Amino acid sequence: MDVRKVERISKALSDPSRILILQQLREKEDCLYCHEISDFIDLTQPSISHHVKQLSDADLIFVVKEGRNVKYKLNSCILDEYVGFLNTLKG
Amino acid sequence: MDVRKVERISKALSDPSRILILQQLREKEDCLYCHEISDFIDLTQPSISHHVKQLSDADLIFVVKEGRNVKYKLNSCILDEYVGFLNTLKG
DNA sequence: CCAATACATTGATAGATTTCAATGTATTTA
DNA sequence: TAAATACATTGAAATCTATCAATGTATTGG
Repeated sequence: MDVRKVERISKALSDPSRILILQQLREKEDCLYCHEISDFIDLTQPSISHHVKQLSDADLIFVVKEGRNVKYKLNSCILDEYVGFLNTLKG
Repeated sequence: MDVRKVERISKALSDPSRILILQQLREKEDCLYCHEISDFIDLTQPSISHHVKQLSDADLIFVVKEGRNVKYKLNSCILDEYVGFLNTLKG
């Protein structure tokens, strides 16, 4: 995993709303619908959309269209790669 | 590890200069002197000082004064805790 | 003790990020 | 096909971050 990628993932993980989204994603069995996010995050819909985009740009989540809904799924592979990089830092 | 902590560590890891410092810290057997950092990062001394502070504020490195020099050491425990948190996201 | 060295802090500026209101786009339902 | 729903995008304002020049603070050497 190159430095640019690490940078983008780290940035995506550096916001409390986005961390919360990932945590709730686990609670909900790795699958969340967009409108469910507003139940636990007190932000407007565009703000939530923005945060979700940061997460998907970092490949931390998959975005799956389902009719007029959108489903988000955790990409645990990329988390594993990220953790792998962090472990290399320990030498 | 609480969300604030995860946030701060992630933010510290979201800059290429700071990632490079951590990588070089491993190369140099987990111990770097401040003036050595300017050998591989093309920034002024205050900028480097700023980045080092972000890393130490996130507890990613220990700062050890040695006379008029300062030595930086990796805090691998906090990296382990951070990785531990990331693994909980996978459910 | 004075000059030099090593690093930190301050102040300023440019650029990035977060947020919301407004608007756009695709999809479904009536 | 018109209205409603679900989400994305745009534009703008406020805040945060990265950077450098200048300055401050210890510490060491002469």
